[in-house]
Amino acid sequence: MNLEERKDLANILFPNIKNTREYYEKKYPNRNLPEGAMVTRFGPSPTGFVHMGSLFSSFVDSTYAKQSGGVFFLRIEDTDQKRMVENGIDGIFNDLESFDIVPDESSKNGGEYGPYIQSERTEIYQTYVKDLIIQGYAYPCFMKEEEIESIKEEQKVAKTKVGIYGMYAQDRDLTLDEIKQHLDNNDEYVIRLKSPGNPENIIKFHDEIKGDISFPEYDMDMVLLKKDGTPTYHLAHAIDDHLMHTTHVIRGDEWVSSIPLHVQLFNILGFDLPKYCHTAPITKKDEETGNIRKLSKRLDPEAAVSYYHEMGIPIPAVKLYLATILNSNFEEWYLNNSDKKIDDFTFTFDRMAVGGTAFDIEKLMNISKTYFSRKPAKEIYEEALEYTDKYDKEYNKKLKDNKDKMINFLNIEKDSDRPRKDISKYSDIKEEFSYSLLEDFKKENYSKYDGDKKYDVDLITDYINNYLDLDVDNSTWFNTVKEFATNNNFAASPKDYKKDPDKYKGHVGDICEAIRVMITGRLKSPDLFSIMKIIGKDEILERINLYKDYINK
RNA sequence: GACCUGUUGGUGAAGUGGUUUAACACGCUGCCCUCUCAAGGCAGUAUUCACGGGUUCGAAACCCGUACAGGUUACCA
Repeated sequence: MNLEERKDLANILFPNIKNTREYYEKKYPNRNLPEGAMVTRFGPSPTGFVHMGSLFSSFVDSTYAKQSGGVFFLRIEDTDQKRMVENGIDGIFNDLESFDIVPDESSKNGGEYGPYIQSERTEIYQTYVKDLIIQGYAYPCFMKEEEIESIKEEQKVAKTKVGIYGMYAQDRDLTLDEIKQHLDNNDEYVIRLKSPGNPENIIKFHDEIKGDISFPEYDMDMVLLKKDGTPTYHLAHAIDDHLMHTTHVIRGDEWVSSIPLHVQLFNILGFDLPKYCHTAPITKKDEETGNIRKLSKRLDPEAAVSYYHEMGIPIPAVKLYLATILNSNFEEWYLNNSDKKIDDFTFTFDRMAVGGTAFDIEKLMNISKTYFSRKPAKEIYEEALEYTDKYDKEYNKKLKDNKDKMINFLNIEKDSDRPRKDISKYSDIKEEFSYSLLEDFKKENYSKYDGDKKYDVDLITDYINNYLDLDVDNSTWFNTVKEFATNNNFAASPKDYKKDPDKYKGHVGDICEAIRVMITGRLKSPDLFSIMKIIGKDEILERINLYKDYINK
């Protein structure tokens, strides 16, 4: 076909496309951004809720954009109508927002480079394809699905590269008349790239994360427009990221094998290539097969963003974990700069993992514990209120009804140099402090006690009535316990007891143990005196009575 | 099958040819501190960097091969 014929063809195929690419180039001028500012984007398909991997990806996008003074935008990639899910778009925005990831530009936040939903950009894509047809870089292909399948079968048997290229691209050189004939017959068609590549040539490519990669030049006649006129990912990617002036395409590494195609597409379209950053997937060892696989929404509950909300894992802790897998040196930095924020750290591409990263929930829990330990009791209380309001109404009421008491419990040992680390999720509070409210304690009734000793109720009652003063400080209190121990033939310290066990009935620790079991129903608890102070003498005695009933049963 | 990319302890990783007898963190084990626990402190946890060759005075680091793993090979993204 000569130029005139191609122009004819373009008008026949796209009679309604009146704009030229110049129109769009003008409409979306360069962004006026300072040197080094990065423009990043997150391009989810609205197929449901956000996956941990996507969350990570958008976290990376927004982090890099923010720290460079650039722009992070969100583009809904909904070119496949089959995959659409109702409310999919809202779900994405909600999930991201719950992690404080808010795009600078999007279909919701506005922006000068929209529309930010691909299904609303069809005309733009077709404008460029029309131009490609005129230039001879694209053509309509009428091959039927069965034909393509049989070619692929053939290729598999022959052990050659599978796909539509070279001699297999049957409709590459159809004449204008042949095409018109097909069109008259109402034959369905797609628009394919007429790939100019030669696989003998090796192209070199630099990925910001993976480093240098070489490929054979691309020579497949990839589909550009599907039969319904919508673009494939590849075409949309090239046009959108060019028009929206993305500087860094950050995406999962399942895309690296498409690089030769994308390089060629940008070339043919006359676009500058953005920088590419292919991130390693978040993986997990499959318990059945023992193989490493991507974290899967179907198989792994922790893959869904909603999991963290339901479990009550604090979002800042999750973000801290994401930051530690984003850059390998973040963790150590944060260890030495625990007063600083994630934003204060400068992330770089060369500190990103090249291979897959196993998702380590234990490490997350550790981060979370530390997060809680540094948080004032009042804030923990308030956030626990928010959490239980959504996921545990019953406990929410108890928390509300016992505000001061609960804050006091959460505050135990908070002001020490080494605050306690016994909760890692908001949902832990109910269990961890189950003895704190008398009502719950009555219900629990020593079921948590896992020892076999019976403690002397009279002895402890004597102590409470005659020695316990709740208005002193901790060390004064402990001295009175020692005094009481000595007066009752117990050793004042475990060391004394060990020296000469026959001399004593036990030691001060045994007395504390008895009190602890009686008033908390457990062998282990946070600081005993703090607990006693919070519940007060009357309740202490009430609990001792409960214990009495319990052992006399 | 073809094409890409990886492979350092239970996990994440540092390491870019010579103070590496392989950092740091999580986990695990032990000890210490201590009224219990949590925390904290200390120590242990890879005689060795998938395997086999090679280059070099010297390799976890460079080269080749093999194995294994992951990705792609869609009118899905």
